[in-house]
Amino acid sequence: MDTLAPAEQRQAPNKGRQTRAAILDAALGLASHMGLEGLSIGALAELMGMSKSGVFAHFGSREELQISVVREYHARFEAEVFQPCMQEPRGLPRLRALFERWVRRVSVEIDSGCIYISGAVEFDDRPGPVRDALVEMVRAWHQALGRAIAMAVEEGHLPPSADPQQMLFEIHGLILALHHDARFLRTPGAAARARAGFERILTR
Amino acid sequence: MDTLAPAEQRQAPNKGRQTRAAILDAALGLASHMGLEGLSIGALAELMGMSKSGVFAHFGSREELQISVVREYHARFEAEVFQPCMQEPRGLPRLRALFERWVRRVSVEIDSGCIYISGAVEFDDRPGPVRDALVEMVRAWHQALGRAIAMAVEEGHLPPSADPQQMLFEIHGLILALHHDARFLRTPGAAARARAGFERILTR
DNA sequence: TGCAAAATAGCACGACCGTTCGTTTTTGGT
DNA sequence: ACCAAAAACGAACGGTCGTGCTATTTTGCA
Repeated sequence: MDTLAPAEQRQAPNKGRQTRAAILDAALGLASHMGLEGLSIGALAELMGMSKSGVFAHFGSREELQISVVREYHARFEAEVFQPCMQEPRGLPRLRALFERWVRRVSVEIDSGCIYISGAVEFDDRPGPVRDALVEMVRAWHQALGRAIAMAVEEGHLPPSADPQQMLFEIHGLILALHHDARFLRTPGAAARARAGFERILTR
Repeated sequence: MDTLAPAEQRQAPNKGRQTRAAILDAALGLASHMGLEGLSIGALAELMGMSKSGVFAHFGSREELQISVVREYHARFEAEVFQPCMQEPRGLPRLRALFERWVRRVSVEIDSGCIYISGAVEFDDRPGPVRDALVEMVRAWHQALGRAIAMAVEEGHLPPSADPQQMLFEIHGLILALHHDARFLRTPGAAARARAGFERILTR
C-alpha cells in the first residue's frame, strides 16, 4: 500500500509480540494462583495450547519469564492504582484515592493474589534478579505513596507533626492484614476494617 | 531391671521418637527458609545425613511432614510467645507482653522466617489438610490475642468504646508490615515502627 | 546372648521440571 | 508467488521430586 514508514519498522515481528503478550497475560493469572515459584513453563504451555519449547523461546529462561511477570504486574498495578489518582488534587484527596484503589485491588484479588505480597514472602531470602526486580517495584510504589503522604502534610491536610514514613508503615500493614484475612482466613469485612484503620491513622 | 510400668509402655520406640524429633527440628529450619512448599524430603535427608526413605518412613507422606512442621511450629510459638505472658496481670500488661514477644519473635526470625506468615501466602488458595492445619493454628493465636484485648477493655485499661476485633486487625497488620520490611525490604528500624504503631493503637 | 521388632538403607518407578537442538510451519515483505 | 526470517514444534536429556518395595542394620528387652 502507501509508503508508510519507509526506513524504520524494518523487521516485522508482529505475531511474536502478540503471542508473547498473550503468554504473559496467562502467566500473570497462573502466578497469581501458584506464586512466582509455582509458575511452570509446562503448565503455562498447556494453558496456552502450545508446546513447552514454543513458550520457552519467548523468554529464554524461566527466570526471565518470572521477571517479565513482575514487570507486567507492576505496569498493570501502576496503570490501575497509581496513575488514575494523579488527577486528584494533591494532598488528602489524592492519598485517599490511592488507598481506596489499593484496597479495591487487593479485595478484587481475593481469588487472584497480589504478586507483590506473595513475591515478597517467596523471595525474602532467595537472592537473585527476580528478588531484585520485586524489591525495585515495591520500593517504587512505596516511594510514590510516601510522596503522596508528604504532600498531604505540605498542603496542611495533615498536621506537621505527622511522620510520613511511620504512616506509610501502618498503612501498608493495613493492606497486608486485609490480604491475609480476606485471602487466607476468609474473614468477611476485612476491607471495612482496613478502611476504618486508615481513617484512624489520618485523624491521629 | 525392676518392673516399672508392667503393662503399659509395651513397645520401646525410643530411638524412633528421638530421630523423628531431630528430623522435625531440621525440617522447621528448612521450611523457615524455603517455605512449606519448598520443603523437600531429599534435602531434609541430606541435611540429616540419612537416606530419603529413612526420613520418609517417619511421616508416611510429604503432606504429613508438612502438617507435623506446622504443629511443631505452633507448639514452639505458643511456648515462646503465649505461655510466658499468662503470668502477667490480665489487661494491658499482658497485652503489651504478648505484642512485645511477638515483635521479638518476628525480629529474630529475620533470617529464619515465620511459618504462619509464609504458610498463609503459600496456602491461601491451595485447599487441603495443610491449609486446614495452618488456618486452625493462626485462628487459635488470633483468638488468644482477641481475648487479651477484650480483657484489657474489661479491666478498664482501654475505653469501653474500643473494638477488640478492629484492634486485633490493626495489630496484626503491624506485625505483617514488620515482617515485610525487615525480611524482604531489609529496612532498618522496622521493629521500632511496629512498636510506635502499637502505642498509637492503644492511645486512640 | 539371642531374637523379634523397629529403624534405616538401597533401589527403582513414574512424573514433572527447565533446557537444548534440529526440524517444520508460519509469517510478511518483495 | 517466492523466500528469508520468525515462530512454533517435538523429542530428548539430566535432574529432582514423592513414593513403593525389599533388604539390611540397629535397637532393646528376655
